[in-house]
Amino acid sequence: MPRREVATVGEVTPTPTIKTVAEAAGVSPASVSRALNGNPTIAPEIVERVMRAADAVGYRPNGIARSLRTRTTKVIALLIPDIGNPFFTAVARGVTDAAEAEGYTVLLCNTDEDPEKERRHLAVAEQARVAGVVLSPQGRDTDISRLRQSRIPVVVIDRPLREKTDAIVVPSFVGARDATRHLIEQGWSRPACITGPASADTARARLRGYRAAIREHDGMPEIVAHADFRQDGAMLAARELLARADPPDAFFVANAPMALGTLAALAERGLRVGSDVGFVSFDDAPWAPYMTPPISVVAQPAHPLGERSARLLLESLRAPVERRPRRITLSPTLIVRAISHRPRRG
Amino acid sequence: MPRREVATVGEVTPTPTIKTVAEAAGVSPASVSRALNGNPTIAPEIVERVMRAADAVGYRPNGIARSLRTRTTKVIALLIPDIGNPFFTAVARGVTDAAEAEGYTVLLCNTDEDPEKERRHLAVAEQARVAGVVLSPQGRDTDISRLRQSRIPVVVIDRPLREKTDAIVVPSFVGARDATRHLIEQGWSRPACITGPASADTARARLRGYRAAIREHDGMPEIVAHADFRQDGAMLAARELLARADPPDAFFVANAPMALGTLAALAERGLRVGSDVGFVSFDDAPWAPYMTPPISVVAQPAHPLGERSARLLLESLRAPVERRPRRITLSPTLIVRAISHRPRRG
DNA sequence: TTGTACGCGTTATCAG
DNA sequence: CTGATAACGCGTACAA
Repeated sequence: MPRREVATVGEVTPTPTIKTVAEAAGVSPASVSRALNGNPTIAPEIVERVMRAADAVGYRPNGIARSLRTRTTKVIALLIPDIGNPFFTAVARGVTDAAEAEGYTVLLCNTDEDPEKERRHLAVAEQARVAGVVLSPQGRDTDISRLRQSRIPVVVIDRPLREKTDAIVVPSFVGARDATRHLIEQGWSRPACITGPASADTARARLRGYRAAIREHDGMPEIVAHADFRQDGAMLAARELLARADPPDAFFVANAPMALGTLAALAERGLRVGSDVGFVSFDDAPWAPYMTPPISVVAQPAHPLGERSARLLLESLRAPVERRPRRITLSPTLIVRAISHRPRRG
Repeated sequence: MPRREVATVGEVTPTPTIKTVAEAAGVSPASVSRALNGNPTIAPEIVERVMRAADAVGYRPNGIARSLRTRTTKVIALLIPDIGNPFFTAVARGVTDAAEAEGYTVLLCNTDEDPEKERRHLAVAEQARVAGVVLSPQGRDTDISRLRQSRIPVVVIDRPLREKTDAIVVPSFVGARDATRHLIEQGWSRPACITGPASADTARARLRGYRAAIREHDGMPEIVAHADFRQDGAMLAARELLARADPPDAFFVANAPMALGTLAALAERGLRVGSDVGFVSFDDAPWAPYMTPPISVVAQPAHPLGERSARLLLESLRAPVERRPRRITLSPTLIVRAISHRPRRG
């Protein structure tokens, strides 16, 4: 039985390649490649013919093959603890915006403050030969030597690495100290600090900032709880603090999800924020201004941070030689809203 | 001048390939490949030697080359309107969780309800030869025929497509109707609806649900505004509604960012939610329970939706033949919190 | 200006 | 069980 000449129903049509187009246009694959890539050394008439043919056969360039050949990728990896944290959501949005503006796409990886997950994601990024990595590292000693070896540029954000790298950071210490000072100025006498896991640099820095402010006042107690940077963990921590013999009368909370958890614990006890207790948190979540009363925060420029980190990364891609690491510092802003003011009482 | 035999400082070390490992281990590239991929038809002793050599030379498999050869990728694309919308943040988290559990990574794309951006992202996904796409389409007529041609499976979420595809949806109509009914039951007599752009299916469905509830009551006016599913747009819309001669006395808002915008507009006017006006919104944002008073919402199971969509996608990857499209429906839940209750007055 | 031929790093096939 | 060898689809020196 002779081979059928026509495609049978259900038979797979091979996806068109540059070769398919070449045949359809009656030119060589090389010319197709040139036409498609806007190579100047090619007759406009051929370009036209190739375009038409490509369209006709429904050709799509194979990015994989191109990447293999050119040894480049239009992908950058973004490693953050948790996309659910509004700070990192905004960062991610900034990164994708800047990346897309340059024709790159973003591989999203949640590390969950887990060194093992982080390691795995870094390995994946390396094997995928991503053009670069924007990394919010789990700790100061995250190992990025493999990336270096593979000459994949890295921009570290939010938390610095012990190693010297491109980095964009927001000084947490200052923000935390100012926030705590603000609480004290408002008349609260027992501010507590709910911070993140000690492994996280930002958690430690925010704690140090809190401590610095407390120590400016003789006899003022340090009331500290470490949670996991997440809502539920902070709720438990806040509960525990509130159950103590002499509970805090104000809270400085180290990020937005934990702020919600703390607010939940306060609500359980029937404590009204702003009148019964003072409150400031890190990160200006979208909802912060709309709480009643609006809550005061230390705002980080999250979206710009994401944008700039992506741009810095793409710059370093274009850099012909190894530059020395750039460290950029963006400032946090204390935004005072109604909540942290202590009402005068009789 | 003879070629230097040793590497000069600053000279680039070529990244080790399977061939490098082969030489170091004294075997053929084929054996290295077999050893690395756990191919059973290879002597354990060779495996050992290869592993050692790979480690010694610092070998990392080149995913690009592998993908070219195997014609597969461990990447899925996620196209959503906006990662900043907490609903999609949760979806994204669900998708990444499920994907990573199977060794896949996620390409994140924001479409911003923009058909052109969506088209571009779909093209990128196709060229990247992603294993599959999870898509929250901009409209009912988003063209995914190219994906089909390339045999890239698609799971549509949140909003159905006119075309028959795998889909996971949450019936917006029912949720919206129930929410509006609830407002009316609570005694509000002029509930307004602030919904999204008419291009979005969910926006229209939520509006229809609102209308259905309103029409159950003779003489009750339909008060409708279309915004852009974003905070600022909703604020403007709400302002406009409130400035009317006979303003609404309650709001059904079609998503979480717009809920914040609406709350802002209410705050401007000094209107207290829960006592002066009624309020229900779509999507149970993390902050919803912690507003004072806590606001009622129509909750969508966002994280599970993301998880299941990714799993459905990966299943269809494994399916040997074309299955007929599966349509999964997850139910929304009206969560009644303090805010929507109308206080009795004198 | 165009075409031919090679190689990017893998894996799969096919002999041995 | 192992090793040559041929693709995968593309870009680009090199030759014509």
